[in-house]
Amino acid sequence: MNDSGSPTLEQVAALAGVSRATVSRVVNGSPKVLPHTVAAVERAIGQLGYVPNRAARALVTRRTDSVAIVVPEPDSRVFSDPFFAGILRGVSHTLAPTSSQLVLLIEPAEGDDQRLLRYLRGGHVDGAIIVSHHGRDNVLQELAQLPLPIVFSARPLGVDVPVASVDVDNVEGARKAVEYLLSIGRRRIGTIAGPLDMTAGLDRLTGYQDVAREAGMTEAVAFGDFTPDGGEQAALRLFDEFPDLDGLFVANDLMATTALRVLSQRGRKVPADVAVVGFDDSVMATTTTPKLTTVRQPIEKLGARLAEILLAKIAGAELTSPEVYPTELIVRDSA
Amino acid sequence: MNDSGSPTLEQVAALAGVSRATVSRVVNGSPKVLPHTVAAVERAIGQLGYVPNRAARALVTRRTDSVAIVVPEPDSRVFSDPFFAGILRGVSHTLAPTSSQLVLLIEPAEGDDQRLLRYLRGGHVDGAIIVSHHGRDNVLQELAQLPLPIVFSARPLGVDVPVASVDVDNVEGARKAVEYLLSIGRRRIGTIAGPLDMTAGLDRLTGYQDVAREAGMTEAVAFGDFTPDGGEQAALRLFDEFPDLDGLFVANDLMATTALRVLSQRGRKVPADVAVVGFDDSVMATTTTPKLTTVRQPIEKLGARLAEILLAKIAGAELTSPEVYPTELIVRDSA
DNA sequence: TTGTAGGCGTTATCAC
DNA sequence: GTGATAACGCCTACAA
Repeated sequence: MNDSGSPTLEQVAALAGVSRATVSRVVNGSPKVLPHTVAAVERAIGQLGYVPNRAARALVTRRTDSVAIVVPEPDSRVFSDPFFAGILRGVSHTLAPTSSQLVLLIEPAEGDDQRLLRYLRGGHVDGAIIVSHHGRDNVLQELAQLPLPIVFSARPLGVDVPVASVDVDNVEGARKAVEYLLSIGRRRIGTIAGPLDMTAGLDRLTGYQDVAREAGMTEAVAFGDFTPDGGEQAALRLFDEFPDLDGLFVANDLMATTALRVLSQRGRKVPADVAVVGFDDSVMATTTTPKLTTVRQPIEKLGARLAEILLAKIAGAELTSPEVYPTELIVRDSA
Repeated sequence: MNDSGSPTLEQVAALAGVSRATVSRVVNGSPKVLPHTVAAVERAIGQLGYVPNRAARALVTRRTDSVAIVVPEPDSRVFSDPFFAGILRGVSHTLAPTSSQLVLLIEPAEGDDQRLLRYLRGGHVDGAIIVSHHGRDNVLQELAQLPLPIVFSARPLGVDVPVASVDVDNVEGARKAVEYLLSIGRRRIGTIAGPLDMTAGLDRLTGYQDVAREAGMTEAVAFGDFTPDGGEQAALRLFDEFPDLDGLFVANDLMATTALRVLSQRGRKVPADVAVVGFDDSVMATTTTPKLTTVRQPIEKLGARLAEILLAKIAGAELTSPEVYPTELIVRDSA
């Protein structure tokens, strides 16, 4: 034991009667060590409760064995978002069998970008996963150009260099929702869209518009901000302007819940008068009355892929293209 | 520049025309350096874009400047829980101005406790915040006894050594809810409780029972698992057994949402026939119809305190007692 | 197959 | 106030 408590390679070596180098080889699984020696060393390691000192190792290998998951926006909503939770789960699950640790990096306050960038540039992590919702031009662009393996969750808006990213096909998901509404006989379908500075907002609106155009349907759009309140306001405006809608596609479940309430307050039955489809398949989808028909994304899988891609890039792979996964329509009672 | 890109102390020293030691002093804000020297060094640092190498520093200081937030259960629900998100937010906000980084540690699979313990024992972090929901006897106890500054979010069940913890007063919160129901004239009040291996479940039930006893009211309890489905089942059972309840306290909002639906299906008006109070004040509380009256906890503040206490312990403070914060009743439409 | 020795970038303890 | 210099614990040629 040294002063601070943890045994060192040196002590293991002494106990096992070999050199530091040999212990190091055993620890790192080098194939060219005699079984007999390995056993002796492992016994010593067990006896001493030896754990390699990460700092010392990082100093010489220049690998930190840790990756960052970066949330480059102070917006506290990101956190409460079940999407973020799912990504985290997928990422951490994939990283678990690895020796890599997950470091959480959050922009503490608006405009404190430099802190993040400095950290990432400082060689404190081997790579980073960026989970950003808004198209924050500068930061995202700078992140994308960092001399560090990087992968984005969701194609970053306003970044003009090729980057690795994994995302769900939001356009296709929205299409599915609207086409389903069409298939059950709805003809005047409106949408509550999300902010256009978020890929989710932008792409889901695009999907709606594509189908509307193909079906020769007039567009009926109101914008919300993905929050319940925003959804309520948007629903109010939408139905004021287009009172005769018989179908509604809402860009996320959170807004859909309050849209449902607006409808019920106006005496319009769901799904009889207006069929409603949400997006996300969050917990809330099953707590509303009626239960929400919605578009599900394979969130955890996205998280897993994010981690896999990052690991591959760290290992030297050249990956700089988007990867897109399909969604699935979950039919419940609202449509 | 060395091979790997980052400039070192040595290079800064050379450029500034001073010794490594002096640069180190400047970097660490030592007071005894001439202003003139400081300026020269800082200029050099700026020019080179020098960033201290964390590994090298950690190796000699034996401080890692990072703290872990550990979730010692594979249960994926922990993550989706808005409570966890809030804690994370509070912690990271408090840590931001510090040089400390946040490392996320999750038990990847049931029974893989040793991995966590080994990591924490390995001196990879300066301290740890434990966010555990279930009373997982062994692990929690072992965590509590680690030779490392530790603080628990929520008093850990089944740990028999004194530990630092911060929590909300769940008993008092439940009392407030039930007393409020009493105050608006309800006399037959039931509760949907959470699992008893979670402090939140246990304490909230205790609060209900205390008030029931004091008011001479018969207890009417059904147990759920804090999920929407569990809440639905519990509500079904509860109202089958006690059809005449006129008040209901549900141990969390998630279960309250489905309880609301059960009530509506049975034709019982809320709040006219049955007044309902939830717990958490989650997003869902405002998306239900009617909006949920609920008990709010200062989650973000809890997270902040968690970080503050940990930082203090790392700095040497001896803190091994629980800290408890009050809740607030948010009256909306359901009661 | 195993040991020797040098160095990774910092901080800390001395002198000066 | 500043500069040598010795650790810190580990990996990795290179030599044996």
